[in-house]
Amino acid sequence: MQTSEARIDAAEAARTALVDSRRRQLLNAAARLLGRAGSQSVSMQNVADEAGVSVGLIYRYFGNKQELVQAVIEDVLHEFSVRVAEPVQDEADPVRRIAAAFAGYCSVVQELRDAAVLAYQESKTLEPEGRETVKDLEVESAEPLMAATREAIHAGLLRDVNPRLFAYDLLTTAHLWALKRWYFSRFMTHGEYVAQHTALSLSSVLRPEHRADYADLLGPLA
Amino acid sequence: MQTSEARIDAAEAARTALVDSRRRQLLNAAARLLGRAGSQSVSMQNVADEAGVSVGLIYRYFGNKQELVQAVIEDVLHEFSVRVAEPVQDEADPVRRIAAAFAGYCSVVQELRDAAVLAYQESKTLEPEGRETVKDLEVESAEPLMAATREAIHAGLLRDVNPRLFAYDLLTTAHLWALKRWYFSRFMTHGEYVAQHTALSLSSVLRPEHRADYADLLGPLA
DNA sequence: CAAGGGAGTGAATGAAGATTCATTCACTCT
DNA sequence: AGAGTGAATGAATCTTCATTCACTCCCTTG
Repeated sequence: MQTSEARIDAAEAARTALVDSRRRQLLNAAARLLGRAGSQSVSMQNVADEAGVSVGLIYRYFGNKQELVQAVIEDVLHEFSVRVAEPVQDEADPVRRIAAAFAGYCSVVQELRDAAVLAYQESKTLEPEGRETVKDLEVESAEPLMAATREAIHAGLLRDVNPRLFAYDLLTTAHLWALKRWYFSRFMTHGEYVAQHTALSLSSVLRPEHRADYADLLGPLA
Repeated sequence: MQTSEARIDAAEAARTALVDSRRRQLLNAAARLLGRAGSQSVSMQNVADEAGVSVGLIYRYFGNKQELVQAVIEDVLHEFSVRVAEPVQDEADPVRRIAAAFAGYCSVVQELRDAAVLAYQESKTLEPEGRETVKDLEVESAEPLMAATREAIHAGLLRDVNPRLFAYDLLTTAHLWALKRWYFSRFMTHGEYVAQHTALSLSSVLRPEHRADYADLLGPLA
């Protein structure tokens, strides 16, 4: 037998679960469409159709179109943060941690495709406040990479470069596949793209005396 | 005394000049506005006001809004092609030619500011056909850099990397300042950005035996 | 089983803004 | 000077959505 409080809690939990799954359903539908066309040519009706619900329902979960777009972008950036933290855990060597983080970013990009770079395309359509949030989240998503870079430099494995510069370069290089896939895919696969950029980036900063230790990452540049 | 034909030619030339200057005036006004806000929030009325003409007039020079946006983007890409060809002429050494081309791209970016990367933000709002044109122009603008890279590799100055990859990376690195200025400018000037990226990029591919020859470009990474 | 409440619907509303076009204006040629 | 030409104007038109809300449906509770 349930107490009335337990019943209320259960109902509460069910509602929350429903709300979450609907939000997710709408975010995914919107992300799919926004990956193909700019937010300006994606109507709320389109999103509703894609999600298989009515227009009105969207407004139950998001205040307005702008909020929806903002939520989609934040969702993507959150995915980056989460999905990169994990592979990085396993690596003790900071240089390999850099490579793992980069590979992590790249795999999220590969999976989300065009949605991965919505921030580049839609940021001007956001409210200034929302834009700031997006920037903060992006910087935050570069954090694991930046930490590993600092460490690698401190350990004397890398030359003395600005870790903020180096880490952000790598992050944006991961994005670049989504932005310029139409070009790079003419002559390389995503896997090759990741490998060659790992090699190029490390090659530019690895101290000569440690190159041999990372020959596997450097490939032909070893 | 003029022949009637000469008179007609003169009139023709005057008309052409007028058309050109109006087009330019409108393109500049539109580029200014598009640099600040997405095309979706820039109305034809806004463009007209910014240019100091009436809405109707815009339609005399551009078929519709989309064509105007497309023309602005093509104009920017044309600027890249033109402005980079020149500084590159002067350098005999292919490695220095790479650096000069990169500096050229960067200086166009610095000058055009946000308008430089309109292609990233607006490409999804363009007609598929227009999008193709934009891609072609972008690839074309990387040509000088690609040629110099090929030569440098052929001359044995650089390691054997894919010139298409390397050159496009550099081109997009130039764009990156416009895309992420809000971040990089927290800790470096545009000049430092250019210098450090020149150094990083060359450092990754310069063969060890030639590093000394380019110590000035490599800076602290020499 | 009836009432209550929230989820979901989709037609109606209103605003924004792209595009048109009748009209004015300035200039050139005869 | 008078006619003709094309540039320029901007109010009116026409569409396209974002947003609202009166309504239906279903589930839970008493």
